[in-house]
Amino acid sequence: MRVLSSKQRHIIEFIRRFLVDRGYPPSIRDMVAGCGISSTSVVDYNLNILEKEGYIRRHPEVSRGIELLDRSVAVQSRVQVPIIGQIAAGEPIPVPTPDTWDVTASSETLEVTEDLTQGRDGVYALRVQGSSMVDALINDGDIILMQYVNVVENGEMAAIWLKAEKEATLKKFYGESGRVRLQPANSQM
Amino acid sequence: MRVLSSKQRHIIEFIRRFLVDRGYPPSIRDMVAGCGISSTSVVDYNLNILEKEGYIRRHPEVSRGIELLDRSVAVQSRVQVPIIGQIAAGEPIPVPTPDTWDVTASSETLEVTEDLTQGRDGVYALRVQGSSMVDALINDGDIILMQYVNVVENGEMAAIWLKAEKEATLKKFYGESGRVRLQPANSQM
DNA sequence: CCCATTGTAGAACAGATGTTCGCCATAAAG
DNA sequence: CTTTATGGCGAACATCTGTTCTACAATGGG
Repeated sequence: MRVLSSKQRHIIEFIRRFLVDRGYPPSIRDMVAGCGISSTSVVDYNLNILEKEGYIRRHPEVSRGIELLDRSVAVQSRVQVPIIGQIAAGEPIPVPTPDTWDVTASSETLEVTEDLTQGRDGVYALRVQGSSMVDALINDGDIILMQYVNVVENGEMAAIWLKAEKEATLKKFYGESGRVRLQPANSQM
Repeated sequence: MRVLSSKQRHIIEFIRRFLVDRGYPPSIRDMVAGCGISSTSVVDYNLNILEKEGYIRRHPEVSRGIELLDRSVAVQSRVQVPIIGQIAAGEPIPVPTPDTWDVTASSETLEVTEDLTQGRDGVYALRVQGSSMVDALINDGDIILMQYVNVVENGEMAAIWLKAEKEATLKKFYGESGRVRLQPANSQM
């Protein structure tokens, strides 16, 4: 990684300032004007270098398609978790499918920092309705994060649908010789 | 200020999400595609309303010249929570003081989105050591968020130092006529 | 001296994008 | 029933804007 030329630093600074005070990125011609450069191709040239060096990300053929990768701050990125429905006593839990799991398609999302999901796939959120969930842990209106899995390992926490009680609760799951033991326990988070 | 139509809320939401994950605002045609609207003029129409209502600012004749004003969706900001120590069976919990609570001074911080702390002061974090905490709820290595308060209200969850057992656990706190009842319960979060 | 490299200029091109305008549908008001 | 307000549609248009191409200059090898 090379040292940036003063022109390149100037451009980065300009983009940052522009972004902060107008809310959208500058066009190449904005940079020409703002940095006292005399040709769009020069800006383009330097932008390519800045991208290669990891300072920005360019989106080709998109007007103002410049993303500032603030490398010092971007360590912790945020993740959008879709809130795909409610979980309530007496009602089936909406089953997450690849469709409803699409972040862009879902109407509501919860934004969390990445260390909560730790890069896992299939993470979604449900809003809790009623206070019939585990003990005092989960209250009405709380939002729980869930991860969709096919197989529940022994000892793992899972949302279980109890046919008899017609309730969904969170329990620890133990498969034991022919039957299943559900030990009351708690949230994944 | 009128109530926004679902279409308008959808647009605002879309802009916010787009902004967060691409770093620049969507074009009108992006919104057409992203919100399932079938004409650019419809988006333009609703954008004008949103601007009049103070949710966004538009910059005429500028590609993607849309600014999201705070009012619309308090852009989820992130908060640094200091991790001031460990909580373990048999050891005293470090008491948070205004000093250790200083974010900049503490060596480690946990970064969370603001909706978790909800603007509260005195929020700090502890790393759990050992698995002697409440039930299966909290495991070794987990990090718990705590809030420093002077008085524990009845029914509130609190970290309690039990002299006899020489352990700290999380319990519900009930002060009853001369004595104290601690009901096993759970996390603040 | 010749050539590759790096940087800069300016202009032309094509595609991206905001704007506008005529037309239609629905519902409430007159 | 007609009028008006609101909301939607689709297409045409004019800019905005990224991309590309040619040309030029300075520099430092080989």
